Amino acid sequence: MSKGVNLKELSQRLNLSQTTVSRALNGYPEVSAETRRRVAEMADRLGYAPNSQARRLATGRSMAIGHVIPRSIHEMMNPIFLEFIAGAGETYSRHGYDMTLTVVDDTHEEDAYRQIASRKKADGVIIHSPANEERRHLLLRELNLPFVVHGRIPGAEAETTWVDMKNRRAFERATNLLLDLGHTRIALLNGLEHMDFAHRRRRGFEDALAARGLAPDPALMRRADMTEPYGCENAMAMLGSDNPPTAFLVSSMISAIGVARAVGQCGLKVGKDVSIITHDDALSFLPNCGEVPIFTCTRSSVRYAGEKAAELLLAMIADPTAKPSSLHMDAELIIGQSTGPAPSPGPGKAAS
Amino acid sequence: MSKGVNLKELSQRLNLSQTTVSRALNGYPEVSAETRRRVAEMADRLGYAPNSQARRLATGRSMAIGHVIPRSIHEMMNPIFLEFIAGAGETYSRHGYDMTLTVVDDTHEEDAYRQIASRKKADGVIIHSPANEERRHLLLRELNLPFVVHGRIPGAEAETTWVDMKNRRAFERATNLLLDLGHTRIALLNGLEHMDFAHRRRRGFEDALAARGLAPDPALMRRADMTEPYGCENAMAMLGSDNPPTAFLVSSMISAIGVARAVGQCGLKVGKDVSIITHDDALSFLPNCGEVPIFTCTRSSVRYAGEKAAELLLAMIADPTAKPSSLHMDAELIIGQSTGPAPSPGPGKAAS
DNA sequence: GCGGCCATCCAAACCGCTTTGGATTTCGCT
DNA sequence: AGCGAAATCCAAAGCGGTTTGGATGGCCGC
Repeated sequence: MSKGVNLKELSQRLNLSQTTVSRALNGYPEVSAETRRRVAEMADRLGYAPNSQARRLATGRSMAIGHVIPRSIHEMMNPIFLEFIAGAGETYSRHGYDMTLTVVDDTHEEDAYRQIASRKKADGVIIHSPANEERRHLLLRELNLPFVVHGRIPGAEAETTWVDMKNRRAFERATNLLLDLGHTRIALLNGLEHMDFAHRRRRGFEDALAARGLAPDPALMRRADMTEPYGCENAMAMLGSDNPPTAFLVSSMISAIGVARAVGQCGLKVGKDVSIITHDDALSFLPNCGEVPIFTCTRSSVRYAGEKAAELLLAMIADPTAKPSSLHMDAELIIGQSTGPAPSPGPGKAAS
Repeated sequence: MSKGVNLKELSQRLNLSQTTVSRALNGYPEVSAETRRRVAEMADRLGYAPNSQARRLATGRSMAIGHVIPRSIHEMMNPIFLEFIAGAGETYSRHGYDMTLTVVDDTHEEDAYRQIASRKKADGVIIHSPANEERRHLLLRELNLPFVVHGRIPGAEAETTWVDMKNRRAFERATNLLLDLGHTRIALLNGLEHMDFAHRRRRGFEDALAARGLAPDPALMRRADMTEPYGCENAMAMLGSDNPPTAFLVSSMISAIGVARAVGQCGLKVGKDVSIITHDDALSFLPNCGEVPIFTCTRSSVRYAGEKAAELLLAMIADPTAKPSSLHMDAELIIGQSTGPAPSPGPGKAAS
C-alpha cells in the first residue's frame, strides 16, 4: 500500500525480469508456482497496480465502453437512461471494463463516435433509443466499432445485436386487458413516435383495437416527451371533453402519475371511474410494487436490459466473428390498483 | 477520413520528423507557419487522430474525470445524479476530458477510488452526496487525487472545494413563507438525514419555526428515500390523523407528487386545503414551470451545479497549488399553485 | 570574415506495459 | 551417456505518442 511502484521497480526488487513478473501477475502458465507466489506477495506489499494507459497502449485495447448521449436523449429519457447505465456498469466492472459517457449536443453526435473510433477511446459502444430512421449503426459499421442496440433498429434487426422488450406485444396485451374490462374509449399517451419503441407500442394498441373491430380515436392519442405535466394536461383535456375516455394507456410511470393527478383533480377515482395502465421500467426511485401495485402495468426492467446489453457487447468484442445474437424480452403484465371494470355508460346511474 | 494513420506514417508522408509534426499539431511555436499548414492539411487528409492511450501514457495525464456511484446513491438519487452528470459532462467535453462512471456496491467504494488512483484512471474525481460523517475526502487526500464535492462535508468546508446550494437557508425561507400564510402545522418530508443536505434542510425548517416560537412536531417529520410512494403514504397517514398538517414541506419533486396524490385521494385540494412547498432540482423530465408553476418551490439547478463543479475540478487539476474555492448558491423561492393561506381552523366552517 | 543568435527541424530517449523469440536448466528416456 | 522435450526465465522490441538535447543553416552586426 505504498506510493505506487511500476513494473520495473517491482521486478528489480524481485530480481526477476519484467517479463516474468508480468506473466506471473497475469496468470500465464510459464512461471513456477513458487515464483508466482513471491511475485504476488511483493506486488501487494509494494502496492503495485499496472498503469492502465500503458497496458492499454501495449495491448491495443482500451478496455472501455462508450455511451454517447445526445442532449435530446437525456432531456427526456433521463431516468431510464441512468437505470440502464447502472445495469451496464455492473457488468462492465465485473469484467474489468470502464464506462465512459460523452454528453454532446445532437449536431455533434457523429463527431463523438468518430472520435471514439479514431482515437481508440473505447472498444465498443451502446446505441440508445433508436429512432425510426436510424443511421448510427451505419456509421459505426463504417468505423468498425462494435456496438449493441438498446431497442431495435427497424429493418436492421437481423444484422445487429440488440436488447429490447416486446413493445408491441406488451401494449397489445395491456389494451386487451382494458377491452376485457369493458373499456372501449381508451386513450393512448405515448412517447415520441419517431422513436422505435413508441412506434411499436402504438401498433400494439391499434392492433388490439382492430382485432375487436374498433378504430382508434385520434382525439384520444398523444405523443410527446414523457413528463409528468404531459400526462396531467392531456388527461385533463380529454376528461373534460364531451366524450371522455374511461381508460388510459400510458408509456411511462412518470406521465401516468400525471394522469392520476388529473383524474384526482377532476374528482374521479383511479381504478374506479378511470382506469390506467402504464408501462413500468422498474425505475428504482419510482417503485410500483407492494402487495397490490399502485399502477397496473407492463413491466420490464431497464436495469436488467443494461446488464444484458453489456454482456452481449463484451462477448462481441471478445469474439468479433460471432453471429449477432439478440435478447427479446417479454414484459410482465401486472395487475395493480389502477384498473377496474369500465363504468356503466348510462348517465344518472343508480347506486351499488 | 481514411482508415487511421499514426504519427509515424503521417510524418513519413510529409518528410518531417515525428517531433515536428507533433509540435505542429499541438501548437508549439518552434515550427514555421508554412510547415504547420502543410502538416495540418495532410493530417486531416489522412484522417490522423492521436491515439489517446499513447498520448496519455506519454503525458502522464489521463484526461479523464471519475465518478464513482455506490449502489446506495443511485438507488435513490438516480435522477438528480444524472442531471448533475449531464452538466458536468458538457464542461468536460468542452475541455477535452472524458468522464468515466464506476458503479460499485457500497462495500467496494473505497477500492474503486484506490484503483482510480493507483492505475491512474482519472486525474480527479467528484464526491457525490456527502454524508454527515464523511470519510471519502480523507481517503482521496491520502491518495493525492484531486476532487471536488457536490454538497458540503461537515467540518471540512474550508479545506475542500465544493459546490452546494444554501440548503438551510432555502428551507428556512420556505418555512417562513408557509408561516406567513398562516400555517402552523407544517409537515416535513425530508430526505435521508444522514446526508448532509437533508440535515441542513431540517435545520432550516426548525430554525424558522423556532424563530416564531414554534416547536416542530415529531409526528409531522419523516426522513427517507425520496420516492413517490414515500410522499404519498406519509402524507396519507398524516392527513388521516386527528391533528393533520395544513402544509407540507418536501425535499423532492418526486415525493411532492406523491403528496399531491395523497391530498387528492383524501378529497382535498392542493393549494387550498393543503399547501405544498417542495425543493425543485430543475430536473428536465419533471418540469415545474409555465406561467404559474404547479408547485411552489425552492429551486436550484443541479445541472448548473454539475457544470460548475466540473470547472472547479479542472481548474484545480490545472493548478494544484491554488487555494480551494467553492460555490455557494442561493435557491430561488418560486411561488406556484400549491400554496395558499392556511384554511380557517374551526370545524364545520360555512361556505365562502 | 566571423562569432553569435534565431528560426527550424530532427534523432533518440522515455512513458510503463505486453509479447516475441530465444537462452538456460532440468529431466525423462533410450 | 546423450538427446530432445519441457519448464523457466530473460533481453529487447514494440505500442504511439511527447519531450529533451542538440544539429543545421541563415542572417546580422562589428
